[in-house]
Amino acid sequence: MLDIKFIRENPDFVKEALRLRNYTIDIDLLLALEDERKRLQQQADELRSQRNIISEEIGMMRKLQLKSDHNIDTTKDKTAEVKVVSDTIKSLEETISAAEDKIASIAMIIPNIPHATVPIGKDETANVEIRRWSEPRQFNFTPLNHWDIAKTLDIIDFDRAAKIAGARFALMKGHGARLERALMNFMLDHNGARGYKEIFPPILVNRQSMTGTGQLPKFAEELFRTADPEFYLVPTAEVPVTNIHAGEILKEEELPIYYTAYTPCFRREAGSYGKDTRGLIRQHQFNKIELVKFVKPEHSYDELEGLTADAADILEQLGLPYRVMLLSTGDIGFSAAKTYDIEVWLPGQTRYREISSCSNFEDFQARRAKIRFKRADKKGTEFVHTLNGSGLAIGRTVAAIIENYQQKDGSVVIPDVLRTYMGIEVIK
RNA sequence: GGAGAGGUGGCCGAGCGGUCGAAGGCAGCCGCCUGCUAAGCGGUUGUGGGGGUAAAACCCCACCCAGGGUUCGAAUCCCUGCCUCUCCGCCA
Repeated sequence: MLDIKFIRENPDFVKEALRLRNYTIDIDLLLALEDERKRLQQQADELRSQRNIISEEIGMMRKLQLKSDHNIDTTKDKTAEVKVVSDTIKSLEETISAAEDKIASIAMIIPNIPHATVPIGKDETANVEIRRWSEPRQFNFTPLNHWDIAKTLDIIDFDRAAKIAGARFALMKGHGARLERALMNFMLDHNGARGYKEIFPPILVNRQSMTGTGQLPKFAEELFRTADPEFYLVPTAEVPVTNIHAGEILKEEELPIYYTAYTPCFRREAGSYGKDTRGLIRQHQFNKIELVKFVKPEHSYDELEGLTADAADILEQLGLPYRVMLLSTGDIGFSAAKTYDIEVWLPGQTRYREISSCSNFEDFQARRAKIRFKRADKKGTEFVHTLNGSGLAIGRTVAAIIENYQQKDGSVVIPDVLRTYMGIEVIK
């Protein structure tokens, strides 16, 4: 959520930012509603002040009456007078509440404002490549897709997964299951060594948490939800982990806070019919290790570089070629101010595919989730800046390892750093 | 699932429906005092919104889990929800 004061003071700037992000939202309407709300609020406050004064008087009069012997009620006039005031307040409150709902319904679907360094463009074609690491391997045979290799090795069974659950699910078997688990442990250990505290959060969360990080109300169609009682299945650990500090006022010296968490992630993938229908790339359920940071505003962009480097280092440890893309205004996520995607090379598709997305949300999520901190030498509170990134998506990493480490005989060599976790050197 | 108890400020803990934003204690901060000791004395310490100011001071409103209700007036009464605790049952 944006600061309504900021919108009021910089309406043209906000409108331009929305245009660059391909959003059409009536900012003038929002501001008009907000002005109206404020005006009504002032009226209500004034009336409440009156009511408080008169009610106090009534209290005093009652007290005096009790002390004297008269049992004539002298408060009748006052009571009648304040009753009118009270009724007016009540009807004003209803109007205000309606206005607030209307304002929230607009404010909650306004995306974050892109950082000045974000390239301008209408979609992903405007993304900018920042750097590459390593060269794609040269094969002396035609590299296969991971699903074909995995089928032959009998380590992933998509057919039976479809029987059990449906399309976009995977059944990992034997060394496949083992590889999945090895990667989870390797990544958590890696992140832990870099100062991220390990978290294992709830995977079903409430509506408030989903709203705090920005999935709701705008992206409900992407989420799985339970009926009774109502819970949402997390689409990323970002949701429960960022909400760890929702509603809190942190001490300055507690910052920065780094967390890493493994969770399964659940996504409807509505609207992506026909896209990545085969293989591990796009699943309704997948495992992911997430990195989350809570930092002071003045450090958040340095922290974004560090976060991205931490995620990228995992790929370097695994020996997987990647490139870092800076997302353009047209491609950046709803809550993010700046995002780097890390894309891993997939020989089976002869292209780079997103394996991590690292974002600085500035105070956008913090304002929604009310995550604040207090500086030791200053009055009042400020919103923290939140960041997160995948470190990494496990399923896509499995796909990348299978495709990059495939041998002519159909076997898959295990990267060095995973061998102690796997207990073997080759899947064959 | 059944039966109870409870949710108050950084923490502990009071609070007959009427100066209660909330006693008291602890912790913290600022002074003072004291030649010693985690001693004593005084003051001070929440969040949000609005007004005000050069900035303060200051003023108003709201907040005692959340949302409704009763009332001239609610931390205090009623309802609903959420959460915590105890006992019984069930259970990975």
